[in-house]
Amino acid sequence: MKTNPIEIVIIEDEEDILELVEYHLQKAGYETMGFLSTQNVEQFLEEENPSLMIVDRNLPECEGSEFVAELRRYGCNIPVIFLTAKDRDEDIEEGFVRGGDDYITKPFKPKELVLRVQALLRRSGITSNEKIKYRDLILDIPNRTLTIENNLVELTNLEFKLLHTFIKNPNITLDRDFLRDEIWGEDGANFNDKTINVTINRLKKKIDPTGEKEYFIPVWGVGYKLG
Amino acid sequence: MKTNPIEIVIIEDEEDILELVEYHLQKAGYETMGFLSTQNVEQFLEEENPSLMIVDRNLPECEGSEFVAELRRYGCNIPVIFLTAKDRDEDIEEGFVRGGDDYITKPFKPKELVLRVQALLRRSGITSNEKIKYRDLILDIPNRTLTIENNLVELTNLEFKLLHTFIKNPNITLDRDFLRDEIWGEDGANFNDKTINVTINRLKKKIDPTGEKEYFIPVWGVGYKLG
DNA sequence: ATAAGTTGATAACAAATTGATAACAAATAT
DNA sequence: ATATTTGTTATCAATTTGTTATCAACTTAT
Repeated sequence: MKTNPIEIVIIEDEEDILELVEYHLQKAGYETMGFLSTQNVEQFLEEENPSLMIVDRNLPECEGSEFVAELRRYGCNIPVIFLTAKDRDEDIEEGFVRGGDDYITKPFKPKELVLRVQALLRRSGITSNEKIKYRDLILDIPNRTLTIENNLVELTNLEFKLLHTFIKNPNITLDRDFLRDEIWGEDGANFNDKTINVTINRLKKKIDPTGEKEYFIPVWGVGYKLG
Repeated sequence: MKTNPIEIVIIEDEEDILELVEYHLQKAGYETMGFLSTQNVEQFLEEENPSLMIVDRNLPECEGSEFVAELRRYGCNIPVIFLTAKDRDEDIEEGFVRGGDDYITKPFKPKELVLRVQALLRRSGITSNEKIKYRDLILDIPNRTLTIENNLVELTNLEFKLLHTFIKNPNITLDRDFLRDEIWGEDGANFNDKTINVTINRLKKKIDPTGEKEYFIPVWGVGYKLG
């Protein structure tokens, strides 16, 4: 089973530094997503829900701390570390006031950056990414939402549980007994076989109305597999 | 505005510095408790439950970071900021590895210390002297008031707790079990499911009488989410 | 290859579950 | 004691889930 690494966004307009930061964070086991400006970041946050952001302040178009302040205003609570050359007392104050959780001045020690990232993640109660992806499906567990190509797809509780089970076991055939135990519980005294078919079908229709993507592959006489 | 202040423990063997730190934190509205060594601190933690600790490392008898590591081993999760002259890379690493949340080296700027204290408290969910905003809701924690577009909205105690819980977890589906534990307490032997519905509904009506803003989104069979 | 039997897909319907809301009762605070 | 807050219950509405019937697809035996 593939584990979902923690994803960190870095906004930094100097490419050398961006690469340096990404290198060290990746070495520490994190997944990174770099941006050279604040452009497109907002959209990315909505889609991916990363766990932490490292933000430079001297950015083209939009100043980094103002960007963060704006996010905070809209209820975005992602942990933020400023990584910037702005090292005057007033700058640092501004960074914290505008919603930063930590403030590192350049030049910086990569190791300390990683340590501070770890400490902040720990304190924020983030242990692993809360999103599970499979092909173009993004399942957000705490949100209980499914996103397909930027579209929110409403799922019922049963459908969510079912899809979750399949995405946790991709490419593995789940037989009907397993599904019954896992989704419906062990009390299957009188359990209609066709219930599974119907539920899978309803789910199929919701996530792939045209049926062209063939997420669920029936395995005759056994069950289904997510392919 | 009477609110029980946040209490901060400072462990620092140089009396001058201890006084300086206490002075600035008190000026920022915190209650402080200073110690010249780690002695008696453990007992104090159990009795008083302070919100944060500022710890020097070069202390008589017991080294500061070892003391924190020991606390962590026993499950103590209090936010810790190290404030120390030990500024080598290995020292800083040790500080974080042993459970510190932040690391400030001497000489330090008092203002930055206060900012870092505030940031860490905020991230730790200790909000007592903060305002939390979400969309057009402004929740004033110490005053226990809610303002919507400059209008004061009266909330009962229960409603305030409920809204506070949701605003702390925006966009996250809070299930009924969680809400019951969080708001009503663990003694849910006989707890009427519908109590949550009714309370949410009363809150909805107060903060959005016309229902057009759709703050609370029901998640079928699970709970609610603030959206 | 074809027929019979089995299994899956699908639609329509029925049942069960869950949420909203109002009215009332109990508890708590002032 | 009175007002306010909070919990309970009943009713209704919405949604979800299960059942059944019918048809299509697949497997296997002849």
